[in-house]
Amino acid sequence: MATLKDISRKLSISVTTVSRALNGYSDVNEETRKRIHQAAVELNYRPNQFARKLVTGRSGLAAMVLPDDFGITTRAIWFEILAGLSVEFAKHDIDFVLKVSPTDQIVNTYQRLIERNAMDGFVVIAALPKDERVSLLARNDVPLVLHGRSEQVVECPVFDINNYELMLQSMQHLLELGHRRIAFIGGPANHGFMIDRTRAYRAALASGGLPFNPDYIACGERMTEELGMVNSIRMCSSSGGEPTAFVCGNTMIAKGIYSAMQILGRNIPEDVSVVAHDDALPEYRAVDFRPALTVTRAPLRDSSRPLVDLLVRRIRGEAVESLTEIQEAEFLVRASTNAIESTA
Amino acid sequence: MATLKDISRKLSISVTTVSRALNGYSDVNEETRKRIHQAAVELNYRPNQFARKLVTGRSGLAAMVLPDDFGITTRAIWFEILAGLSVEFAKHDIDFVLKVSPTDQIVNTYQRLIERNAMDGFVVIAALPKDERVSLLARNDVPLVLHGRSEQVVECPVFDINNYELMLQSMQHLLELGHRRIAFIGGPANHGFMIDRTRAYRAALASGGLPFNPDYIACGERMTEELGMVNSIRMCSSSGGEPTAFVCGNTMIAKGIYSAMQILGRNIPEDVSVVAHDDALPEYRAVDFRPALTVTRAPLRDSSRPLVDLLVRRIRGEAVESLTEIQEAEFLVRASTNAIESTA
DNA sequence: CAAATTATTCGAAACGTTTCGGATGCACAA
DNA sequence: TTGTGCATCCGAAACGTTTCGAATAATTTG
Repeated sequence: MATLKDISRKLSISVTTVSRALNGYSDVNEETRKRIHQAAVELNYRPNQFARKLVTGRSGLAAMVLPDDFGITTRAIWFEILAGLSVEFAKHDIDFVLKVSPTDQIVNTYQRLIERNAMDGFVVIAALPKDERVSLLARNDVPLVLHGRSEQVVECPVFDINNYELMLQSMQHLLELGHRRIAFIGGPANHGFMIDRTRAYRAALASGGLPFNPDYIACGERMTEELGMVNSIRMCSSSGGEPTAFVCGNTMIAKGIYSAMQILGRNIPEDVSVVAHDDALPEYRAVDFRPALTVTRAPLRDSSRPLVDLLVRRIRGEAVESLTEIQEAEFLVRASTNAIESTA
Repeated sequence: MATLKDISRKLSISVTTVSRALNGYSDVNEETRKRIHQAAVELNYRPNQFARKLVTGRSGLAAMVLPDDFGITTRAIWFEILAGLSVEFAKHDIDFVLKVSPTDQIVNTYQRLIERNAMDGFVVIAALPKDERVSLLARNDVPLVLHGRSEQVVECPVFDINNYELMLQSMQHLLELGHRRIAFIGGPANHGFMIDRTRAYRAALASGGLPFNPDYIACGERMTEELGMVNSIRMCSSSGGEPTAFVCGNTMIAKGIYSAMQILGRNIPEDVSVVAHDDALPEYRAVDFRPALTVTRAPLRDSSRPLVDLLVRRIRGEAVESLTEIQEAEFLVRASTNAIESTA
């Protein structure tokens, strides 16, 4: 609870100089700076961030707003992200505040937060192509960082993985193994990452000279085991023939497909190959699948640091053009993919 | 961004009066109060919480500190709690900040937070009997609310479920069904709730005239399926004979026991009865067990409200003696418990 | 009618910072 | 001697609240 004034008094030095010394300005004598620093530790001085906010406008607070209807199986994912953000923000002396809001109130919640003007910035996850949250924040000139690319031309830092490329890799792998009926079970159709992956899926089919069969593609709000199970079973009765390979939006979906194939009496990888994108959730480790799962891998928890870094730089006033980061996924071939048997 | 001064200027009324009108003091004329309120909405006035903190000492911030090594299966639980706290705090115009810290740094993290003096209060979960976090906060006179009873005599509000009683209920139920070899697979031995339950377990045995067999009790840091599986299998080879009933610390453990019994070829409830405590996690719904699980039930998400209420009242300066809340669990008999077969 | 009370309003200080615009002293050059 | 430049320091204002103490006007009381 010591203040600048306390140090000032103790050393008979003006508050101004104490402040400037502690903030590393050059116009204070090396000798006095030393004394001031020493007094600061002796008095256990901690700057009052609220007083500071009053004059600098920066509060040392950043927030994330989440809807309260997150799907059952995605809770753990959110927590993974939250924990990562919290520790990364802490490195920059920023407190991370978590706001949970009814889904239909999300925009209102942002509106109120903006009006209160208490947050230095926001991290926005799972961008939609036209994202109201993003445009609202941008319009009010409050810093944000976006996870997932938004189509709207907006001045904000973006972090994303290369969804187009990773889908291309999976598809190419399967095509090289001779697969010709390849299904894709993904996520919410309107989300940026899903759009990118779908585009890549179709591009890969085209490049392999294969037709696009709408039976072989499935979307769903919740990327769960159930989604994988239900849709893979459905696809196996397609009039175009059973798929010989599945590409999955994540490892949970893959898990569902594994169960489905077991039920249907199909073997992986002899009858059916499976590839998934792997966010590296500890609950669904691709290496622990039997057979071990071939994946494109981009750990979700690795996204916290770039997100926070980008936001902090934006808050500090860096030019936005330089603030885009696209991460490539690893491609890991394991036991769930195989060259197609020539029996069919 | 309108300030008190803006309203003051617009209405030619002093800043003092504007402030007092908006804060509901009685010494301002009803007429002027109306005009001030109206001007406030016209100008879209929002009080600056940082300026306010400077003079009142209250920031509108509350925090929770979590270790970063939460077990795999408990992620979803934490998120459940976090989300609940966030929305409850919001009702009191308090922002909820989440701090994740390396486990061995927890106390340091608290120390730094206390020194910064930015948080109005803390919520502390999973109390240990002698909890360093609690004593640190209490010693520095910063408000906290405790989930789980701490043994230390400390002046802080507490919320807990009646762990002793709920264990007694489960045991009594099993005893009435004729069980005489009853095992207990619980959680971390040093935590308050576990201590209470263990005490009740032994008390119930005693009251039924049964001996305490150390083979029949198991603790574990992580209350996971694995814990249930491994320990129930181990117990079935106890020299004292197989247990005929299991009491589980939560539904995940029960799930593990279900798997174990299937492996061992035992039937629930014919051969073995199972009771669990149910935190009402959406991932492990007791009604969805086959057979449906008999439980003592106390939804974790119901704890957010009392926790926040207690903390807010403590922050407002209410006497601590009145701030203790103990919730009783429901007891729900379903299909996993049965009278013991007289064959054995 | 004076005095006391009440209702209503306000000025100024305080909270703990940052920062603008000097001020002071000194060395050096002209 | 005067002027210039540099290194170092400082006073005061500002950020947006709350609150203490007092002032003023209106009302009641004796």
